[in-house]
Amino acid sequence: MEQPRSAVDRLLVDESGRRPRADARRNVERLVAAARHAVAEVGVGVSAHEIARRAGVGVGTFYRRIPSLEVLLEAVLDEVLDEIAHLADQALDDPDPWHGLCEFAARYVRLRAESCGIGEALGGACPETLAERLAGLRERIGRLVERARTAGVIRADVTWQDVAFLLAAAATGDRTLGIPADERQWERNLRIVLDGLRATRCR
Amino acid sequence: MEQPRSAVDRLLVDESGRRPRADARRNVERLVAAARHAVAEVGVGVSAHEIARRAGVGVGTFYRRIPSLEVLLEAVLDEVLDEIAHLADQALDDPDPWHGLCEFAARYVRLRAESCGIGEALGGACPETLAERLAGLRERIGRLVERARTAGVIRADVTWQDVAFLLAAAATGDRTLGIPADERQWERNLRIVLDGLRATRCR
DNA sequence: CATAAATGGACAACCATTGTCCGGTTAGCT
DNA sequence: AGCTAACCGGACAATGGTTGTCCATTTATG
Repeated sequence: MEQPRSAVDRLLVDESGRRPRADARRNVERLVAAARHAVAEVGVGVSAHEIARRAGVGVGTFYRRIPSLEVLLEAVLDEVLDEIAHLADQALDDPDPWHGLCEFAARYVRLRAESCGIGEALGGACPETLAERLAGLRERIGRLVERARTAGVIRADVTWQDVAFLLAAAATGDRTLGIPADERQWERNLRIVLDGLRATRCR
Repeated sequence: MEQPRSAVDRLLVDESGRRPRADARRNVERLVAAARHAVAEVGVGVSAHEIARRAGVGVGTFYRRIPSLEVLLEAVLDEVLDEIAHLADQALDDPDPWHGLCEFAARYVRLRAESCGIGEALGGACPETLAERLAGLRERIGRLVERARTAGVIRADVTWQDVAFLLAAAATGDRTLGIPADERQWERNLRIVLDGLRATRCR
């Protein structure tokens, strides 16, 4: 009588609560994985057919166990948000507030930069389903920033919202003014941003 | 025997080089203005019907003197790029390299932030037509940064590409993680970024 | 006031999308 | 092994939003 843990798991039981056949489950897993990669690369505008193609199944299979494209995409984003929240938790466990913040920033920005479609999704208007996950993540970022401020390692005039926007910003843009970004541009951006955030060491 | 100055002006003469009737010219001007606002608000994905609607004319009028939607959008972007290049020129005229850079940064980021669709367009793959304008703008930014570095007012390890990306970044994101950005978030972002770019004053 | 030019919006043509259906295949139980 | 319910793939219908055309009506201008 175990409850499904995640939005993705929820796709693996049918309406009567029975477990589907093995091949069906396998295909759902493939579809979820394909959706995640597709969202990362193409963005949330990806089509159901494209996801099915990447998963190596037909659209019929897609719609057999997945209520709609929207549900699948939300499940994927839900999973990603959960992962990011986990990164924040790890950062909060770091005894050094500045180091923790930097670690989180690097992982978060990297995730967003490497799967730009996910960044795009988190930037746009998110569906209601994700409200709770988003709130949890915001709250964690708030704590990370507050902790750093209390320790006096970041500028006092910076809010957690500023940090959220700056990190999202550092991850954006795989090109600008016609020039393609280096694969590690996000690292260079982040270095500058973190330097700007840090409390001036000498006064 | 005057040559048309800009891509927009070029829309005002017909194939035989004659000047169209006054009402026709007025409508083209309205369409261009509407297109600019529409691109700023909606993005480059805006439809011809939407632009016509905003201009207060029918689609027939749209297509009478405008070869295609694409041409109009490119003309608008061409105009915007020209304006930005002009801002850069003003900044280069500033005797103080740091102040010039900051002035340009503020105007550029503001322009991109307030018309986010234009930022989106400049971030995506730009049409070949704009290559020259883009190159000119890049070159100017390069000079701005080089001048600042020579004067020792910005970090030595920062390239003009870094600056281009960081400014684009500061302007992005009217929301993230479900929170809508304040109208002036770009100012807060830019402050941090410029602080990060500035050469450390104390050693 | 004559007439060539311009207008606007219904319309056709097109394309990409989501989601359904069904003849053929297969997993998994007995 | 064999049976059957479950599953599979992809052709297909339905939809919606797009660009661009056409023509009966209106309007600018010599």
